[in-house]
Order: sequence, then C-alpha cells, then structure tokens
Amino acid sequence: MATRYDPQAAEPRWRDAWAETDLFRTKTPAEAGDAPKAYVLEMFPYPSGRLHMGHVRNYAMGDVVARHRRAKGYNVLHPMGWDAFGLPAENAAMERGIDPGKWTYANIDAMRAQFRKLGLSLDWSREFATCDPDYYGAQQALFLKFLEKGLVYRKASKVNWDPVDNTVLANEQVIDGRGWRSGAVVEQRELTQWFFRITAYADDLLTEVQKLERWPEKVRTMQANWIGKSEGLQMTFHFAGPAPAGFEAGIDVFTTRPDTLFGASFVALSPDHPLVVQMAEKSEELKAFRAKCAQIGTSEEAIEKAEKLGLDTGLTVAHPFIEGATLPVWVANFVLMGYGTGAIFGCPAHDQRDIEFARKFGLSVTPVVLPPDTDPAEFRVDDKAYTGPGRIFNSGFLDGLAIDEAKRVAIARIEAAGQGKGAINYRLRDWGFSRQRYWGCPIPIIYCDDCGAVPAPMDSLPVRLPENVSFEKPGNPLEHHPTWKNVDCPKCGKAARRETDTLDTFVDSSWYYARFASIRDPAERAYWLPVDQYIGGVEHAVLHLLYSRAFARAMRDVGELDLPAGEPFAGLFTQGMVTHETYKSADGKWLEPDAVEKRDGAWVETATGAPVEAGAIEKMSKSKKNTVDPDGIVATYGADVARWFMLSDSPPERDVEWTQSGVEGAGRFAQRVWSLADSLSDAPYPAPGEDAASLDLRRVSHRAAKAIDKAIEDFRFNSAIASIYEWVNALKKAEQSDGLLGARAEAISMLARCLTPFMPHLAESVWERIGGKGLVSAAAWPEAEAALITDDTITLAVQVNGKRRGEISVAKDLGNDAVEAAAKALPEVEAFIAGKDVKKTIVVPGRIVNIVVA
RNA sequence: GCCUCUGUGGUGGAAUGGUAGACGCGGCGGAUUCAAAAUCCGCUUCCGCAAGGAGUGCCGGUUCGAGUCCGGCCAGAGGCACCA
Repeated sequence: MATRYDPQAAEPRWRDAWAETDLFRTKTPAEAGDAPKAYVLEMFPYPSGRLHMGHVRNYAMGDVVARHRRAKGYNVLHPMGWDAFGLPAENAAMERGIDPGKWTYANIDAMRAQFRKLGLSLDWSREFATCDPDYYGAQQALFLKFLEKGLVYRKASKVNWDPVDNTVLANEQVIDGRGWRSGAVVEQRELTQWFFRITAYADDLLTEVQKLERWPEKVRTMQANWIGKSEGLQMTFHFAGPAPAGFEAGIDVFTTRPDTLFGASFVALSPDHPLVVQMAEKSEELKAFRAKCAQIGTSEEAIEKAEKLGLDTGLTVAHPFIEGATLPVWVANFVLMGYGTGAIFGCPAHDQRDIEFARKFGLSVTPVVLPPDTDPAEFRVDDKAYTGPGRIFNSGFLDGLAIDEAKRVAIARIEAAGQGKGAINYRLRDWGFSRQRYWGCPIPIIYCDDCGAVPAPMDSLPVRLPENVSFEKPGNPLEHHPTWKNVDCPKCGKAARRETDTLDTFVDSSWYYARFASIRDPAERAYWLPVDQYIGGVEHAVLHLLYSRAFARAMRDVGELDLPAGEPFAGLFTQGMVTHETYKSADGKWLEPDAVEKRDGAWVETATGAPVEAGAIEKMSKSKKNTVDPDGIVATYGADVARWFMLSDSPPERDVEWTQSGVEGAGRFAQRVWSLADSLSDAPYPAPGEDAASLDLRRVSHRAAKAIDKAIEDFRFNSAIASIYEWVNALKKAEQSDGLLGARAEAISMLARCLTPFMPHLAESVWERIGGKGLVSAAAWPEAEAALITDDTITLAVQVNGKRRGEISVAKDLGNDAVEAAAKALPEVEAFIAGKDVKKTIVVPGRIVNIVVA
C-alpha cells in the first residue's frame, strides 16, 4: 500500500536527530586532520522578528553549499548570528515603550525558532548578537587599537544629517540625496565626528578587488568605481596681481588633463573653498552667491538640472607656461570642495562642464587636442567639448604629442619648475562612523576639560549601554541619560564626560565573520579565515563589503588578523531577490495574495468577488502587500518544499518569482521522490544486475550524481535541480520494468545523498526507508563510477552544410573514415548529397559530422 | 552622461563554438475513478496536409558550423553621477 510523505511528522523528527548527534558542530583543526576546511557564510540577518522569503532563499543557498561541502569531506564552518544594533529597536521603543534590548532579544528568539524549522546545517554553538556586551566590548578594543595606530581620528566636518532619524549618515548611506533608511532629504551640518581612515587603504582596496576571481564582476566594478582612482597633476597657480592674505602661495588645483594646460581659460573655485569663504566676509555679492549655491542642495532634481552658476572674483592668476598670460579666477557651483583641492582650471574645449561654463559667461575657448585626420583650420568646438583621442596643437612645446605623452611632458615641466607634482586622487572619503543614537556600540572615549579626548582604559571594556533610558525627548537618549555619561577622567581623575555617540552599525558587520571563526578558540581564527564562500544580497556590494575589506586590513595592521592579500571573503555570491505578482483592487488598494484568487481566468477578490488587477512582478515588500509568509509555507508544505522552490525556478543570481503553482509543483515532486523509495521492497537489496537495462539505469544515475555535483560547485542550483528531475523521471519509468530492483535501490540510495543539500528532511526519510546507515546528512557524496559515465556507443548528429539531417549511432572508438561512411550512408543524408559535389567532410570525434557540398 | 549586466517558446529558464528550447510552470489529450481529488502516461517554438522551411532583440562579420566569438545598433535592469 502506497503511503504519502508527511513533512509535518518527518521534519521535526529529523531536526531532533541532527541536534542529538550535534551533527553540524565544526570539528577543531586537530579533529579535522587532513580534511580541508570550508567556511561558508551567509550575510547575517537583522533580527526584525520575522523571517521573510528573501531569508529563506539566502540561507537555503548557503545550506546547499555547506551540506555539499560536508558531504565532500570538508570540515565545514557554517555559523549564524544577529546584526542586532540599529534604529528599528529604538523606533519600537519610541512607539511602544519597549526596551530596545528586550525587543531585540525577543525578536532573536522568534527568528531563531523560525530558522530552526528550515533545517539548516548550522553550528548554533557559535551564535552571538552584535548587541552582546562581549561582542561590542571586543569591538571597542578594536576601536582603541585603531585609534592608537592612527586609523581612527576625530575631526570637525560637514556631514550628512538625516533630520528624521536624527543622525549622521556616511556618504555610502545617502542615496539620491536622501537617507538610506528614512528617505528624508539629507541636510549638511558641521559636526565633530569620529572617522575611520578607509582612504589609507584606497589603493590596496582597488588593486586587490581586481584580483578577487571568485567575486562577481559586477561587484568588483562597483567597488572600483566607488573608490574612483584618478591620476593626474596637482599644481599651483600663482596670482598675477597681489595675492589675498593667507594665499600668497597661490591656488592649488588638481587635474587629470595637464596635457590641455595651454587651453586653460579660467580657474574656478568651489563656493566652499577657504579663499572664497574668506572673501565672502567682505563681499555681500559673494555671500549671496554662496547662499544661492547652498540652496540648490544635493537633491536628485537639482543635480539633474545642473545649471552652471558662476561669479568672477576679479582675481587673476598667471598661466604656468605662457609668459605674461593670465587667467581669471571664478567661483563656480560645479566645483566640489570635497574632491581634489576644491579648485580647478577650466579647459572648455575639452571638458563638457567647462564649455557650458565658458559659453554662459563668455570665456575664451581654445582647442588644443586635434582629432585624428582633422584639418586644424576646420576644427571647431561649439557647445560640445571634444574628449576623444588626438594630437596636441596650439600648445607650444606640447605640439604634436599624443595625449598620454603630453600629460607626462607637462607634468615633468611643472615638477621641474617646482610648481606641482604628479598626484593621484580618490573619490573615496574617510568613513565618518559616529552616530547620535542609543542602540549601537558606545564609542569608548572620555572627554576631559584638561586632557581632551581620552581613550577608555582597556580593562574598563566593555563600556556598556545603560538600561532604563528615556526615548521621550528627540535626539540621542545617551545624551539625556541622567548619570551614564558622567565619569572621571582616566588620566587626571577629574570629572569628565563619556562620548555619547555610538558606532555606525556597519562597524558591527565589518568584522563579525572573524568573530564566528574565533569565538570558541582565538587560535582558530587563522585556521578558518578567509571565508571561502560568502553569500548575500547585491545591495551590499559597496557598503558592507567595502567596509569589511577595509576592516580586515586595519585588523591586520594592529596584529588581529593575518589574511593573504588582506581579503576576508575569498568567494562571493550575490543572490537575486524574491518577487511576487502584485494585486490592486478597483479603488487602487494593494491586496495580499491570500485575499485574491483566479476565477474563470480573471483575478477577483476572494471575499467579495470584485475584480482585481494583477500588476507588476516586484520585490516582496510590505507596502505592496505582495509578501508570502515563510511560516505559512513551511506549515503547509514543509521546509524542504520551500527551500526547493526557492532554488529551482531561476538561476541563483537572478530574481525568482514566487508562484503558488510553482510551490505546488515542488510539493508534488517531494511526494514523487517518496513514492520511489516507498515502492521498493524492504532492504536488503540485491546488487545491481549486469543486464543492459540495469546498466542503462545505472548510467543515468551515475551521470546524474556527477552532473549535480558539478552544478552545485558552479552555483547552478537550478540546473542541479533539473538534473534531479530528469533522474527521478527515469527512475519512475524504471518502476514499470521487472528485474531492475538492484539498480533502482542503488539509484535511490544515491538520490537520497544528492537530494540532501536541497531537501534534507525528505532525504533522511528516504534514506531511512531504504535502510541507509546512520543519517544521510552525515553521509559522503556518492562517487560516480568512471565506467558508467562513459558510453560504448555514441550518437552523432549528421549535418549537411551546417543543417542537421539525421543522426548515427556508432561505437565510441570508431575511426573517422568509418564514421564518415556511415554518415553518408544515411538515407536522409544521401538525399541531400546525391548528385552534388562533396567538398569536404568534418568529423569531430564524439560530437558531430558535417558534410559540406557545393 | 559614464560604467556593468541582460535580451531564447504562452511562461521561469537549459545548452565546454557542434542535434536550440533540457527541466519546471501553464495548456491540451489520454489512463485510472460511479464521479472527483490525488496519481500515472503522452503531446506542446512558429509556418505547412506533407516534404520541407523559418527561428535565440536588430544589422553585419569570423567559421565547415554561431544563442555562444568579433564590430555596430536597439531595448530593459542595476550602479555611479557637476569627481576636474
């Protein structure tokens, strides 16, 4: 009597069995012996309190890799923890009066329970949350070591201020002029902040990212662009007339186009340039101009319009190469204080911004780069700057040189004159990581009126967050706490104050991977790192992944970490999102998938029967109400089915659309697999037969095992799953033939092992049903027998003039001449070559025959 | 504007330069059933009765052979963006 597989009964039973044997606890290096190590890590979650489908997909992928590696004999580290600091906890405190810590730990408990139901092969003994005092205390120690090494410093600067979240944001956290979390338009404020000197590693971060072969090309380019290296010249323009006080030396500019110096027609300063700030004190006109520039702000719209504003300062500077020539000095809104020196020279003929500026304000335009095959007399620049290749002209000693050569010569001339130097500039800025929030890692600094900023003593760590804070007042609760900030100066003992800023939560996630590796034994850090396979969303391509790479270098420089090339993540995979169709009622309200159904081919609201418009397929989000709750899916279909469907439908790097029918298909498949095992008699089974049918089935099995193995290695989980489907279909068919029991039993034993990474619970049930030894989660990957994955006879396609006309079956090692003859003898081929002149025949052994006729 | 990626049936997607459309979803047909559900089996790129022809966003090239390589376009997605 056929039985059905019941995931609700089976899944908890197997999870208990894994827990009892502590199956996924990593071995120590000594226990592991010769086994290679594999550190498989998925980006750890923020404990929002609820799992979503994106989590299921992310962690299902990681689990496939971890379980596969384990089966292949690796000592696997596959940990889980919580990125637990952050604003949502404070928002909950404000809205509902709950303590952020209690709220967070309750969420962690809820999510851990959900995670456990997924059957992930995690080593829970290494679990921690970033809000654990142990963790953030260690982080404070790191901060102090960085400070000592000069990698952390404090300075006053203009910062991005989020008026809704009441905190500073890093440049990386400002998206289109808005806060990445709040969406509020970001303001500029002058504040004293702690900075991480990420620019110290700019060059290394750029060089090494190019070498990360197991990272997606996309992420590598994104990081390279973000770092933004420019090589050029930094030089000084001397004033032609009397220099303003304090600027006797002249004006420094940075340029990547020293070859176009002869085409310079003006120098432009940023409205925030110190010289402009100084002059504005005595000039109402300049003051007004600065205000006007500041107004435009950084909003998307403002930059889109990009109207060029300018004001002539009346100052002039001397041209470095042309005796007696002078250039006017302007203030221009398009010159940014934060990049280079905050001043440029403008060469309108060969820079689009400069030409727009020059045309608007009537400045001269001198072309100095002549495009190839162009008559100098014919060459004009109107409103479009010429930025292509060519030869230098109108340029004295640079005439006739190619652009690159001219750059070198110009730089050499400026250097010889002592007026400047070849220089490299980066777009990357230091990371301001102070945040004016409560729920974060306290910065271990004490301010003393006499001693200044004093590091908290190492033995006073962790500097703990106070409990019983009030969220009544806006602003930083630590600032408002009655006693917490009052401490004595560690140096002089006088009354002093704690730093009330906390660290950006991106600091917490910049080194957690190292904590997992060393939480049991500090000596294991070197054994486990780097992470062999890191998996997460592409939205972290710049922020988290860049910070982590920089942190790994900083940790190396303070003796905390020793990594080849400084890289923490040897392999990176960025998975796509989970999407779902959206539904809208006639009055424009979003409807949940559960509230609608299809009747007679049209979508209607289940409750009312009112028509529903099925809309775009978008990322699951609460606002569009197109989310599907993993708990419900797990309760209905089981964790295996949810995992399977997440991986089956799309390549892992692409988005996958969640569909009801797809999940049902996955559920059907699970039953089908069960039926294969269920239809076998009880073990023991005979050895596979030697007959042709048995051999055929064995070939299918051994080839499938190999194909699945390879596809998992290559992160082609959807292809691995397709191979499993084919295999199962073949096994289903084999049920109808007699005498295949041995081959079928062998196949199902192999299938159980190949299925384990994807559907671990079902695989255990199948394994148990066929009398497998121990747990299949602990079993080795089935090795394909070489003799069974090669064929004696092969099928070759036969083409005439590149078009397929038939196929032949021949012995594998048949000679080319014989193959050719067999191909030509095919009736369907003969029809196409009869009476024609066969010019040549290409025989690709094992592949194809192509007969070329006139 | 610059950079990166992606374009294949009704649909998600397979194809080391070698039989395009594996596998899933959907659809159609059949078996089983009193009937249904479940399950099982088959068919399913387009045109054509067929022989055959066409076909991987568009145009061209390399090759015996191109979805795949090269050049030029078009469209969509993502990233960066007044970065000198």
